[in-house]
Amino acid sequence: MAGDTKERILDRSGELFRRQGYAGTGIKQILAEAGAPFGSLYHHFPGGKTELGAETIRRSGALYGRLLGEFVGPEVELATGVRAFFAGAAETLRETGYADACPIATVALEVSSSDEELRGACADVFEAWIEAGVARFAMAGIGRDRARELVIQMLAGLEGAFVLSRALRDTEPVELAGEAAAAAIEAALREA
Amino acid sequence: MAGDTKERILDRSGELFRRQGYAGTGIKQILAEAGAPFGSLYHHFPGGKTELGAETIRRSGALYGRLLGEFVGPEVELATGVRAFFAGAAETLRETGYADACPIATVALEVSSSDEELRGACADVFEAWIEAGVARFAMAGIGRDRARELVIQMLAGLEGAFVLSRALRDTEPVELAGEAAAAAIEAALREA
DNA sequence: CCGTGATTAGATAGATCGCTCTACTGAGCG
DNA sequence: CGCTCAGTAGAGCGATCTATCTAATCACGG
Repeated sequence: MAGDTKERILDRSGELFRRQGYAGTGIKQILAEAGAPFGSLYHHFPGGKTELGAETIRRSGALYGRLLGEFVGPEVELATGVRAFFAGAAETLRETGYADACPIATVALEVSSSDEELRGACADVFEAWIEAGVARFAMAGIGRDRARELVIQMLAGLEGAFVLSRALRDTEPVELAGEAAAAAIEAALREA
Repeated sequence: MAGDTKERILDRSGELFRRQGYAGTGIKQILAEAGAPFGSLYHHFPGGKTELGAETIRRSGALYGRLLGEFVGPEVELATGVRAFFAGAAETLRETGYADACPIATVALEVSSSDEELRGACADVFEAWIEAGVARFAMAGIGRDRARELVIQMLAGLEGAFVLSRALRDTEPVELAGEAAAAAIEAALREA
């Protein structure tokens, strides 16, 4: 029962930020949905909304990175895992009415030119994803330099496909981006 | 001197929305930067902020589509034009302190789950870009079905690379996404 | 010169924003 | 029991938000 309130607040802020963005989500809305009083927020996050935002970004980012890692684990063939991950992302989009895509992209675009602390948090998350991806790709036999290129291209394809799919209400972009990423991986493996 | 104020408002809202997002940009800030009084906005946009947002999206989207068209005109070899466009996007990012990327992506992510009218405006813009791209790719000799896949993959790569590049303060993602798009086009042309 | 509609100008309303403040509750411990 | 303090609870502050309102100003035809 101790850290329960903080957890609930972070759960709600994570979902609301990814759907409506940072500026578009009010503290009161987060607290109302979390069933938490106003005072609790400033007890757990003395830094206010910015601190809540930064912690939400890091937490959601780590969670999503772990999800990606489960799909693309060492026991799965790399391109197969990537295809499965993109297919799963497309399914999640459909199931949630095109609401749940990348947990930090919306905030990342919003704050990249206006809040240096939050931008840094997003950058840390992206760098962690890239680093984990490079390690996995290298394990499959791709040289680290080429692996880094492929991972960044894959993540860019994923993030951009989310933008298109959410706006167009169509999973086609996510599916096509997944196919492009998987095909590029297979080509790199053939060369290696 | 007639439509001057309206133009100035749209110019400022276009720049501010792309940098800070829709919810993160106040009407007062737009008007202050445009040097326009409060009343003028509701004269030119009776629908208020939503109408301004929708018109800004369509206008900025059309403008950016035209820019893309200039780089990838019929007189330029397709993959070369695509490479030039991505290189130009990377240069713009650097010059503007990683502020000016896609004019509508930030808003698109923000409103896709909260404002149906603005989401529709974003969808219209993306569809127009795709349609124009398909026409150009088909002209280069790529079948329409394959062309559509390639265009969506290219746009997804562009949009996602903007997310990464802005957060990471590094143009590498944009450059890599451009190379991936150009390489895919060259491969498709070899097969055609 | 006046009259008219378009546009500019800005005060102000009403709601909501992030945040601070004080008061209360309850678990752990001597 | 009584003390302590982390955490809960919410009233309320000043600022800011979008939007409405009336008045001033402009160009221009008669």
